[in-house]
Amino acid sequence: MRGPGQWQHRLRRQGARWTVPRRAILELLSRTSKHLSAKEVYGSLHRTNPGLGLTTVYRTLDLLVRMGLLNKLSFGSGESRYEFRSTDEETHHHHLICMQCGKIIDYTDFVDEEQELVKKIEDSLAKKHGFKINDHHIEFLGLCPECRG
Amino acid sequence: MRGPGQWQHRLRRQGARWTVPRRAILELLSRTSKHLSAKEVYGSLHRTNPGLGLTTVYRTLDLLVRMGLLNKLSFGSGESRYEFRSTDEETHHHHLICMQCGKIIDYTDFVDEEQELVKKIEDSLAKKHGFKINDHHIEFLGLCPECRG
DNA sequence: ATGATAATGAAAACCGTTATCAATAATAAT
DNA sequence: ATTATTATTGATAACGGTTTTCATTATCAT
Repeated sequence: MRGPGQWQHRLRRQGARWTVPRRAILELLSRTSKHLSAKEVYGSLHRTNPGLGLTTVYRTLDLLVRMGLLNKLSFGSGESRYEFRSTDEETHHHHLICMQCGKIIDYTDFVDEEQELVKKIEDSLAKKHGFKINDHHIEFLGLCPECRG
Repeated sequence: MRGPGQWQHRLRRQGARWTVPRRAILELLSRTSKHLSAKEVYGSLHRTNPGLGLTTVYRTLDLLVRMGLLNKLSFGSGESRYEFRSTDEETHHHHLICMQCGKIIDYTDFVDEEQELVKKIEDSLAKKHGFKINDHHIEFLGLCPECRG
């Protein structure tokens, strides 16, 4: 059910216009399971949208994150990466990252136990430090089969 | 027992020299519980070490991370931050971060249960994806009391 | 002490990202 | 439909954190 119609409504509801670059970027990211950088998004869309500028890609990615349609990921490599943000709970996942080549794998192992523990920690931290906690990230770092040599 | 002597040995063992900037940076970071950026390290040491250059700070931080004496942290704010890496298990912790002002709080809540779950996930991921897993990060994101308003 | 060479500091280069601004396109009003 | 309003766009320049370059200096083995 997710698709252009839904996205358009979401944008309009928040006072943003439904434009060609926004649609193109959403369609690209919703179709791939990869975690793309701004440059990669720009590169991927350059064929089909020759006029598109890199500045617009940055602005659009930023907007779509604020609108809740994308997640922005920053592993320590300098550049930010973006992934489509699905609405259903089913897709809750975290990341396994190769420290050498930067490969990213989405995983969902033990999500139920994770949610349970996360809930406990969140409550504890919220009470102890007065935070309103909105999200959490978990990442495992290691060497992928190719990079272990 | 941790201290200059230990650090010096560690560096020498890996073929690095024991220099004034390296000692100064290690002492600074081992004495603070803060997570400092390169610029902040530079700023903190400028009084006592007027000759120290920012380039050296960057290089030294990088070296000490490779030597296993510091942890490099990258939350999404563009700059990297560094924390002293203690040897004992006691200090295993993760981070609670304010999305608005960037405040960082080290927490150790439910570490035992976390370690247990982490172990299970690591084994599962290692087997499934052929990774050699070395580390993991967990972070909770939210708004601190000041920023919730 | 001395020589070999790793480490340093200043400046310039680099790279991802953001600000500027005139031109354009999307929406609201007519 | 047409026009007016205003958000969005794209090119360029600017920005901030980090890295590279290279001549000088400091550390360490001899």
